[in-house]
Amino acid sequence: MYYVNLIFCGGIMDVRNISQAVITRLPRYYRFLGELKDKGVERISSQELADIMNATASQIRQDFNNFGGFGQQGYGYNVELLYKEIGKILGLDRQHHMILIGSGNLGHCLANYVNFERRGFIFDGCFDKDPELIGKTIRGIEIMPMEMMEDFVKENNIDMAVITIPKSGAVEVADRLVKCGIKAIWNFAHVDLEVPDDVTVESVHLSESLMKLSYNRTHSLRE
Amino acid sequence: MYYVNLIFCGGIMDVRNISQAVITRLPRYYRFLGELKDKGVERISSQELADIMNATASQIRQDFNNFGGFGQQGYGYNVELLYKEIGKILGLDRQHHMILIGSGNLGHCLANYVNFERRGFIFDGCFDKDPELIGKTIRGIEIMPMEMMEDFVKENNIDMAVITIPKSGAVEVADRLVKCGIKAIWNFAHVDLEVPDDVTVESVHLSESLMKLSYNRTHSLRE
DNA sequence: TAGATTGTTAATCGATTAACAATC
DNA sequence: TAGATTGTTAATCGATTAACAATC
Repeated sequence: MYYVNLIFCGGIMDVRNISQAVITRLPRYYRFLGELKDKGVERISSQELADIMNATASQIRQDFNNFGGFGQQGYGYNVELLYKEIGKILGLDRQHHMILIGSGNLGHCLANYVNFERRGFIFDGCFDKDPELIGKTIRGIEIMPMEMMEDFVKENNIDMAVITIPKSGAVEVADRLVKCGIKAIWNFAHVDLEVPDDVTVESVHLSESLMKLSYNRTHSLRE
Repeated sequence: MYYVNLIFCGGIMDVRNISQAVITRLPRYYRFLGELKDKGVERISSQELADIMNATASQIRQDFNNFGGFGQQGYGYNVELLYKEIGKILGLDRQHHMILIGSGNLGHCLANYVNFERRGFIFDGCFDKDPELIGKTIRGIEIMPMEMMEDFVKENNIDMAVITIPKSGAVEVADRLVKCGIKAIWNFAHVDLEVPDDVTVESVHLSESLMKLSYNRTHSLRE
């Protein structure tokens, strides 16, 4: 059928009302389809994909149909086409310009993920408040002092920021980022950031993930 | 009332049938209660906590009552007691002995989180297949070759492992870890690990998190 | 005691699964 | 055409919210 965004908006934007449960599954579909594509698989049915991914065929068809009819009755889905379409839906067909706030261990390791760059996420600058770090480089990019953040964001059309500083400074930095026009924040600080409606935050709370593991380990079936 | 584990098991184990949705929220409760405790707040009602956490009072009471009645009618919840109880539920009242598989950037940065140690997660050893890294140290612990993994796990009563190697090697390593008795795996490789029932896996798929951010940023309300 | 707030049951909402007509 | 498999509607399941009696 048609994309929801065409029906609702006429413009190029806004697939509304998709639940976060569905959105969370999209990158996983993308991963499995990419692997199938690399293996040379041309087509796949929802049932076959369900078997591979440990899901139900029903859920897979429902999920895909949120964004349009990518399949063909009696045939299934074309792997390459579906892979590309989900990539587009995820916004991987465009470039995202990012800065890194906090150039410590974690920031360093994120900036070095070559794969991110390959998917259109480009590190343009990194910042730190530690004078010791200023002038050193990450992936060839000089670490700048925090005071330069606002100007750099505006001059370089940055739209995403990665926060890897401790929670104590994160709220203030997020406010500053929002004020200078950042639209997406990947937050690794252990705090919930509050931002306006048009700004997106995705938080990775590592310690909460570890505690969840601890819970499940502690209450596992056998000992 | 009573703990579910007492009702069902008689033993010290196994609060069964708690949904992962609830478990995912527990560390967040733990965080907010810890902050309240540090501020010297003694008691709090479900409604007050809901306001702070952006949740509903109903959900909070339902969640807590999965594990027993920690509150008191007309009074609310004692912050310190609740904090401690949730810590226990999460398994933070005991020590977990961990090893790190993959001593690169990410492994390095995880091992350096002092906070984990404070919560009972103890790094006992780290491993890498890169001969260049063997003998170097992380937090004073010597990096060992992969071949020593099994013996080390058995000799040191290790029950958790953190996998920070690329996906290509992760499946094989996970199998080896399961075979030598590891019961919990914190997985940062971009692959779904399959393990027996009595082993828990918690995966952190950073690239999927970034794609989710990308989706929400791409389809945000305004431009 | 009266007021406050829990613990818990009932109602609602949303997400997942099942079923099947449409159609390639 | 017959068989396969989608797109989509209907049924089920589970999680969240509302309501209220119990009780501190």
